[in-house]
This record gives sequence, structure tokens and C-alpha cells, in this order.
Amino acid sequence: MKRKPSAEATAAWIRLVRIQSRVLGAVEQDLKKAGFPPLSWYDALLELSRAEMGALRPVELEKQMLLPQYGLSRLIDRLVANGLVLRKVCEVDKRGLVVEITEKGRELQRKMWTAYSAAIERHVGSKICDTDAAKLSALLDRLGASCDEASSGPASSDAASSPASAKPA
Amino acid sequence: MKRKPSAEATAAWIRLVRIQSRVLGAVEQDLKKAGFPPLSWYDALLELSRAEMGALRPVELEKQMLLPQYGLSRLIDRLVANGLVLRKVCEVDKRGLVVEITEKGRELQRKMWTAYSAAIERHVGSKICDTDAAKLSALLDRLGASCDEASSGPASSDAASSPASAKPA
DNA sequence: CAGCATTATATGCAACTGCATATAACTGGC
DNA sequence: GCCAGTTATATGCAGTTGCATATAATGCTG
Repeated sequence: MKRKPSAEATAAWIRLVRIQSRVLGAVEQDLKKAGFPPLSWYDALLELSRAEMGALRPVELEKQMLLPQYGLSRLIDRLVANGLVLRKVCEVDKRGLVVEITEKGRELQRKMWTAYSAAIERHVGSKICDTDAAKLSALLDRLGASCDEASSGPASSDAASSPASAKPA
Repeated sequence: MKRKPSAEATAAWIRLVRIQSRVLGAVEQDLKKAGFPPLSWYDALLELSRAEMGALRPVELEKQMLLPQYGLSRLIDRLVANGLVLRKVCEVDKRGLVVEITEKGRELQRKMWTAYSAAIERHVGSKICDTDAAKLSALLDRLGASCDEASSGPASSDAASSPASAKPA
């Protein structure tokens, strides 16, 4: 049950890791140079801004993000500290809470999208035509299917739904 | 000069980030569960084991890896602490040094490859046929070309050479 | 409705990261 | 040969992560 991967699979794996690292690094750099916080902040703010009432339980939010539970907990700490979201008590489940985006949070999300979308265009859009981008997406999605054993990690087993990040207001 | 990315480019970007995160997480988990250190250790050991005399200057090694300079410096600390490599003085350039892999280091690299290759097969190979894997590689390589401005990041501007990680002894 | 497993969230601690900067050696110009 | 600038490597510090575990409320189950 431990067969070796083909040369093609191995090559694809290497590209996946290296190219993603390079492109993600470049995009994050662009964001930072423009004076913005990391992408994870954007992701959280975007999900919240799209949610009904601009509020979500951390549990819900976690499903959309690629952070582990404790990572999200601390991300929320920082967002709260910056006045971007509010921690409110959850009436229906007293052990939980509700995170609500503030107007300031919505503003930051919008402003970040300007820089973020430009970075995506610069580091992805400009390098590949739409047809190929679509092919790339399809191929990547193939790798998303969960495999036999329960091999977890930050984001583990969930249906291939929800686009999660990107896309403006 | 700040055009918005197409829906296709954006979708590809999202997949790239999310799928890579998931697959990389899964592979690292497999390695860890098997009692092995992180992939960066493997990468360094592999490069060294392939190098002439099993030794490289950190500067050379850095080019093959996706760590920044100080990251590599500290990775070497850990490898040394575990007896996997040796720091030797560099005769030809006294400010530098030469990192040499030990027999123990070579052994670990070989053992890790067993688990690593199995993980690649499990999380990549088994999900996609060789033809598609090759297509995926080609599409990803497209994104590797450097763009106009000097937007750095861990690994920035170098030709699309050297496979870097993976592949056994 | 008591007890026990489960879910939601937070946190102490050690390891790791990024950033800026230190140290030291090399290189070229004059 | 000396100074200015560059290259190679290391490191102090603050911020972030992962891991394990804490706290607390829920939900079964009998």
C-alpha cells in the first residue's frame, strides 16, 4: 500500500510547493508594502462582511479559513485589538460567541481588495490566459478530494464548496 | 497599471493557495506521524547528499531552498545539533563556511524519502493521472516567470532550473 | 436529572519566524 | 595598502505558531 509516486506526480508536487510559495510570498509582500496586514486578516474580514448581519461564530468562520482553531482564536484577538471586529456573547450557546465586523473592518476589507486584486493580477492573471487559468483550477481541484485515512491538517475534510477568499465587496 | 484580475485568474489563485495548503499540510502530517522532522530538513539533506563531497556553502544551498538567509542559518543550527551535518570552515573564503552532511544525515534523508514518497503518492499521485500531472506542472511553471518590478520574497528571481526537493538517493 | 462524552473557545509554553542589524571577510578603486 | 562598498553568515528581539491542555457549556443516556 506504499507505492512510489510517478515522476510526473513528483514533479507536479514540487511545482505545487515551490510555485505557490513564490507567488504567495510575492502577493503578501505587495500587500505589506502597501501597508496592509496579512492575507488571513483579509480572509476573515471578507467572510464576516459577507455573512448575514456581518457576524459569524468562530466555528463557522474556521470552516472557511485555513487556520487551526487556536490560530483563529488569536487572529480574532488581533482583529479585536485593532477595532476591526467585536466579540459578542452568543445568546443561543453560552459557551460560544459571535464575531461581528465593524464599519472600520468593512472599510479595511475594501481597501485591501484594491491592493490584493492588483497583486493577483500581477502575479497570476498576467502570467496565464483565462483558458489556462480555468484548466489549472480544474486540475488543482482534483487534488482536493479527501483520501482514505483520516490525515488531518489545518483544513481537512469538507466538501469542495465555498470559494473562501478573494472577490471584492 | 492596476487592472483587476479575471474571474478565472482569481479562481486559480484561490485554488492554488487552498489546495496547496491542504496537501502540504497532509504530507507534513504524514511525515510527522512517522516520527520525522519537517520537510525543510529533508530538502537541505537531499541537496547536500547530492552535492559533490556532500558539502555546500550555505549561499549555494539557499538558492535551492525556500527559506530566507536567516532561516537557513537557523535550520543549519538544528541540523548540526542533531548530528546530521557539520559546519566546517571555508578555506577559500574565510567569512563563509561549508556545510557537510554526515553519514547519519544521509541515512535520515533516505529513511525520510520512504515516508515522503508514500505521502506524495497518497496525496498527489493517487488523485491525478500522469498525463494530468504533467499538464499541471506545465501550467504551474507558467506562474514561475518573474514579473517586471522587483517584488522579492523568500525565493525570488532565478531561472526555472533545479528540481530542488524530492527524488530519492 | 446526574454523569459522561462532546463541542466551543482560550491559553501557557516552547519552538519558530521576520526584521533589522551585527560581525567579519572580501573586492575594487585610487 | 587603505577606505568604501558589498557579500556571507549570525543573532537579539518581538511577534506568531503548534501542541497540549484548560475552561466551560451542551447533549446524551440511562
